[in-house]
Amino acid sequence: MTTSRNASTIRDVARLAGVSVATISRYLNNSAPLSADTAERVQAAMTELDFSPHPAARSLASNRTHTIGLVLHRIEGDFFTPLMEGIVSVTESQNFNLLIFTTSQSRKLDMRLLGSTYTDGLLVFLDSLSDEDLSTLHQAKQPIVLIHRSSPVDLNLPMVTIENQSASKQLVSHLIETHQRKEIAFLSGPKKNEDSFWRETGYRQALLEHSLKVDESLIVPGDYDILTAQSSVQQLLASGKTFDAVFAADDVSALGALTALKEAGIEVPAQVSVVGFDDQRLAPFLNPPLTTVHAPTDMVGSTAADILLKMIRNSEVQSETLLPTKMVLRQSCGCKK
Amino acid sequence: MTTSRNASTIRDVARLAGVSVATISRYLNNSAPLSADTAERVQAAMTELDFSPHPAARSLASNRTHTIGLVLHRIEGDFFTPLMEGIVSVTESQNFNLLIFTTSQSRKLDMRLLGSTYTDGLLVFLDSLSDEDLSTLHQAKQPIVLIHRSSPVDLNLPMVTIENQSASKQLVSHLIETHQRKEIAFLSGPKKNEDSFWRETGYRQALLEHSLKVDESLIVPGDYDILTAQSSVQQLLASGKTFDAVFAADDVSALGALTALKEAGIEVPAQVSVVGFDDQRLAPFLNPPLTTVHAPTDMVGSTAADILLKMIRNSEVQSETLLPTKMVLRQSCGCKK
DNA sequence: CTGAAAGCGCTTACAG
DNA sequence: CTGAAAGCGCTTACAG
Repeated sequence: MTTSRNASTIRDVARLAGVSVATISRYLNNSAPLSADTAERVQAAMTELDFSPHPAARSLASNRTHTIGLVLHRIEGDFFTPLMEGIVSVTESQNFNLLIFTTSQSRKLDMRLLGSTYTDGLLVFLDSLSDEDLSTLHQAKQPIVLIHRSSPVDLNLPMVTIENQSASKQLVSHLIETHQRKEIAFLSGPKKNEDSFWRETGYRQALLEHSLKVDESLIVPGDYDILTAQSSVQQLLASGKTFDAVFAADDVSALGALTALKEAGIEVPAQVSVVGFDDQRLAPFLNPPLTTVHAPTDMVGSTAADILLKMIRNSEVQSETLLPTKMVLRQSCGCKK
Repeated sequence: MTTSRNASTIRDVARLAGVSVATISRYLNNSAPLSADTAERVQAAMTELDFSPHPAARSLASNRTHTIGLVLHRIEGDFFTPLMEGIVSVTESQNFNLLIFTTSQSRKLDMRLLGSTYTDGLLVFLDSLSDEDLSTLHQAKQPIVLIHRSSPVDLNLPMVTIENQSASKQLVSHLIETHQRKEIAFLSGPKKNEDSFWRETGYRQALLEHSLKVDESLIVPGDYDILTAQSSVQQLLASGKTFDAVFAADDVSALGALTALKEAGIEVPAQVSVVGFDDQRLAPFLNPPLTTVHAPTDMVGSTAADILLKMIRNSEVQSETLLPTKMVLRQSCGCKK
C-alpha cells in the first residue's frame, strides 16, 4: 500500500524559513526562546505550507502521546453522555485525544493498552479496574485520576466525585419536615457503590436527627436499575410493610418505584412520596415530575480531565474533589409545582 | 523530562530469538510466511519479554494509525450511548482506536485533525460535516462512512441508516385500522433531518392509503425536542384544532406531546393516541408506556464501523445499508398491555 | 538564540 | 524464508 504522503513536513518548513528543523521544533513546542524575527519567518512558512506536525512522529520522539484514556466497565447508562461531554470539552480545548477502554468485554482487556505508549494518563471510572491493576499502573508512573471512587489507601490517587451525603440528608429531611413522612424506604444502589453508601448514610442521619428509627427492612435493593427497583417495591408492598415515602439511590430506580406504585394503584405523591438522585435529563418529565438531587456529571468529567492534564504537566493537584449537588424540588415528593 | 522507556522493543525480541528485526516485524504483521521453527522462537521471545509494539513507531513507519474517527456535532442526546457502544464493540475487537471530533464547539475544528495522520478513516454522523468538507476529505483519499445521512451525489460515500418509511407507515396504519384514528398530527423532526423526512413520508402514505386526506395544519414542529414538541401540541390545542392521535418523529418529542396533553387534562390514549419513534430505553416506562418503533442504534454504530474497517482494508462495501426497524406496541396507542 | 546529528521503534523495498 | 539498511517525521542533548 503506497498511500501518498503529501503533507509538508518540518523539513519543508525549515527550508522555506531558512532555519534548521530544530528551530521549527522549538517554535512548535515553545521550548526555547526565538528571536522575534525568526519566529515571524517560521510562522509565515508554517501557514504558507499549511504545516501540521505529524502526531506519531512527535509521539515517538518525545515519548508523549497527547492522549488520555477513559476506563470504564461498559458503555451504558445515563451518565455516559454527560461524562463524555465534560471530558471531551477539555480534551478538545487542550488538544488532547481521548481513548476509551472497556473492561468487561468478552476478551479481557490487554493491560498494556493502558500503558504509556498509548496514553499519557488515565481516567478510571468506578471499579472498572482492580486495586491491583491500579497499583501496577501507578508503579509504572502512569498518571491516574479516579472518578466516583476513592483511592486504594496506599496509592493515594486523586479522585473526583460528588457530594452525596449532605444532599441526601437534606432531601430526606425535606420529606420528614415538609411532608410529614415517617416511614421512608431506601432503594440502595449496587453493593460496593460508594455513592450509594454515602446516600444511605445521609438517609440514616436524617432519620436519626428527626428521632425516627431506621427500619432495616425498609432498606431494599434498587441497584440503579429499573426492574430491580420495581420488583423490590412490589415485594415491599406484598409484604404488607407500610411506608409513606421512598428515597431511591438514583433516578432510574426511582422510576422503577414509580412504576411499581402505579401498578399497585398507589398514588404518588398523595399516598407515597418518591424521590431520586442525579436529576437526569428526563426527571422533570416523569409522572409526577421527580424531586431529586442534581448531580453535575458533566462537571465531574471536565474536572477529572483537568486534574489529569495537570498531573501530566507535573502540576500539583488536590487529592479529593467533591463537586456540589443541589436538591431540586418537583412534585413527586408532594410539593406543588 | 526523562521518563524511563523500560518496555522491550523489537530489537530485544530479535536478539533473544536470534533473528533480525525484519523477521519480528513480519511475524507481527503476518506480512510474509515464516518457517514454523522461526515463528515458534519469535513467539517465545515475545511472550518472555512481554513485548508489545510501540503504536507511534508503527504508525510513523507504516503510515497507518489503526485509529478511526467519529465526527458529530455535539455529544448529546439518547443516541450517543448506544451508537458509541456499537462502534466501540467493533473497534475493540479489531484492535482499532476511536477518536471523537465535535464540530460545533466554540473553537472551529481544525480540519487537519480529520486527515490521515490522525485516523485511517471517518464515521460522520448526520450533518456534522459540510458537503464541501466531505468532498475535501474524500479527495484526500480518507475513507468515510456516513451515518444517518445520505451522500452528496457526486461522492457516493457509503452510508448506514435505518428503515424509516415503512415502519412509520405501519405505525400510522395501526392507529387508523386498530384504533380508528382519523385526525393524526405529526410532530416533525429538525428541518433537514432525513430520518424525519422519511417518517413523514410514511405517515403521508398511510393516510393516503386509507383515504384520509393530509391536513397540513396538523404537521407541526417537534424538533426531536421535548419543549418544542410540548409547545407545538399546546398551540394545536389552543387553536381549537381537533385531533385524535399524534405521531411524534421521535420518542423525545412524543414525551413532549404526552406532557402537553396531560397538562391539558386530555387522556392518553383514551382521547388521543400518542406514538413515537426510536424505542429509547425509557419508552416502556413512560406514562402510558409508549408505542413506538424500535431503532437499532447500536447496530447502526457497529455496522458503520465494520464497513469503515473494510474500506480501510480495501474490501468492497455496499453503498447503502438500511437497518431493519420494528413496531413495538405498548399502551399509548390504545392497545392494552 | 541557533544548528548538526543522533535517536525514538518500527516497516519495507531490495537482495539473496 | 530471511537479513541489512534506509527511512518515517519529529525531539533533544550537545555545542557554540
